[in-house]
Amino acid sequence: MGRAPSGSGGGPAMLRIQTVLALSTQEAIGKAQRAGDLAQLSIPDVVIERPKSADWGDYATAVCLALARDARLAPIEIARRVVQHFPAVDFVGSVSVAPPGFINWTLDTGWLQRQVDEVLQTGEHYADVDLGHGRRVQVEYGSANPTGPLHMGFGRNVVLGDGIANVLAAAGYQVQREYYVNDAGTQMGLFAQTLYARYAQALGEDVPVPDQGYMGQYMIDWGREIADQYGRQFLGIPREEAVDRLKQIGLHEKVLTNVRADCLALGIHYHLWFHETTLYQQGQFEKVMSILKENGLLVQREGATWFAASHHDPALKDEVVVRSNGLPGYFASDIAYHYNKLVERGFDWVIDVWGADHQGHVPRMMAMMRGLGLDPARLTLVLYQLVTIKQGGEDIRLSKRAGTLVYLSELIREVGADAVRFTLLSRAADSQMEFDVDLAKEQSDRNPVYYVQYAHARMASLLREAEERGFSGQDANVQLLVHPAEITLIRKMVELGEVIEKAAVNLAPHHLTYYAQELATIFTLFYRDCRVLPRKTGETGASAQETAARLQLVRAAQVILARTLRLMGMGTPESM
RNA sequence: GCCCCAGUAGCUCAACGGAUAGAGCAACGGCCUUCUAAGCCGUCGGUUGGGGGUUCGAGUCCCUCCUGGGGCGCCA
Repeated sequence: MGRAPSGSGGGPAMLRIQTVLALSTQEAIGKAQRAGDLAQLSIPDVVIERPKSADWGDYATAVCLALARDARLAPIEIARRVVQHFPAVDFVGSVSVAPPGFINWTLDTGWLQRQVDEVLQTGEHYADVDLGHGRRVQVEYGSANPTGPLHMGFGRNVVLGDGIANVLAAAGYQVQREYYVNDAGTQMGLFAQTLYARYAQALGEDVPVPDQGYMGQYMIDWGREIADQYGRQFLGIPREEAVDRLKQIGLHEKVLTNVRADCLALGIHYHLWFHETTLYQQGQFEKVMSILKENGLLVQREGATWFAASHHDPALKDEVVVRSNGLPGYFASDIAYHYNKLVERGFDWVIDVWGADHQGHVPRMMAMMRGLGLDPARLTLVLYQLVTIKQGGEDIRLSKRAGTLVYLSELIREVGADAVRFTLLSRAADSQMEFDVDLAKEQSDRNPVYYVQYAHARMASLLREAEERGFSGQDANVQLLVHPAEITLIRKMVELGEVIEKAAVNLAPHHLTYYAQELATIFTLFYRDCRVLPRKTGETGASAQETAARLQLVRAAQVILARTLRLMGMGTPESM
């Protein structure tokens, strides 16, 4: 699976902390060598990590452990010598060495305090990172066969895709969000045939549903609705024409209306709904066929036209592009569509979000890229493992054709949009997830999503009351923020940029959900330990200056938490 | 049979090849005359599916076996 092409990092104003630490460490190693403290040997990549325990510090590197063998020196001794040559860095409060040879850094308290003002001045873009340098990336997600309402499984698709898009946008990419409407082909035909049958049946006609048709109750409902709205008119015209009309009505008035509503409920907004049929109307299909033909990658066999994937890689199987019935298959559309994305529209990078049931397509998609003369690195296929559903203690197999579905809309209605987003986002794409619908409904109150939002509501409530009581926080001196709970909160706030970077580089927005919980927890501890507003009646509590400084801290924390919630596509409630 | 993904606490899941494997939920015991108790504190919980290997160091990489999910269509 692809990763974001890595940039040199660093926001417009400042280099990332980790970059500075890595460069400084290399510098220190070099100085140690020149001073004769360390043997001349090649310096490995300096990887800066966040230590597991906060006791170690804020950042660490294990590079001295890797140096030990060649340097023929105990790693801890190497670390001691390197640290002596470490240059002064404004955000570093202290450097220390720990067995077996780690170098640990702690952020400077004054620098941390200043970040409060920094956040308030910069606003929610404080945490932005610039990996993308404005490169144009298209993220295509959703894209379910438009033959029925979205089911729960596609919830994971849209939530993951939207999360990736959000995170890339925060990481300096110019992001286009797109939904591919698969409105050509066999499945769409079956859908139309089924809808025609249900429509006719609603009007008392005995028209059977086709063998491979869509058996869900929703088709019966839609047939009935169309019968109610349009009457018998489609029974009076040639059947082929009627099926075609119903296809359009079903697609636009039923399926897409439904899908749009679900996306709207989840707060997902696409830039473009791209229709497969336009690939055949606007020449992309013809174009890619001629390119592939020129490149000698099309072969005729058994009455069909095949893409010779085996030409570049003998391990691959050839793939039918145009079927023996003369109709292009889905792969033809995929080729034309990606030609449109990468060549005609010129996206630097294209990301498709697919369920694991499509994993077999990945090799041939990459073969297609080579076949079109495109760099395969410009296409990333993000696969997520399918969601399995448990309901009533039983595992349910989801199938649109069989009609055994838990609809996304139903889930949103019963569990709530924010809980759906958070839950579906909180697992790594590679992880199979079992969604217990009953449990999700029962436990909605205890879902961590509410904990996170509650922290935001609490901030808002606190700031409201501060305003009512006339505390502004103006002229605050952030240097008064010295309580461990305050400093810990700021530390966590500063981390958001790294979380965004990690999520963007790995196309793994699930990191946001964990960060959000940590931030909410740490804020709640601050709230417990640090009184912000003076008590109304009592004589104890915060001093006026403390109140001002803490109000600024709460404001800044709210900026960070709200940003995190928005990156996850969730609401930022002012009260709960 | 071949290919892809996974297997971590009772459950659902985290953990750039680094230090003592972490959360939430569940269970048990405490805490509201106070800026929101959708909260806080404490307890319980693990031979990271089994076995080999690579490495200074493995939940993470390699091999193998087991289990689960998904592929291997002129459907998408």
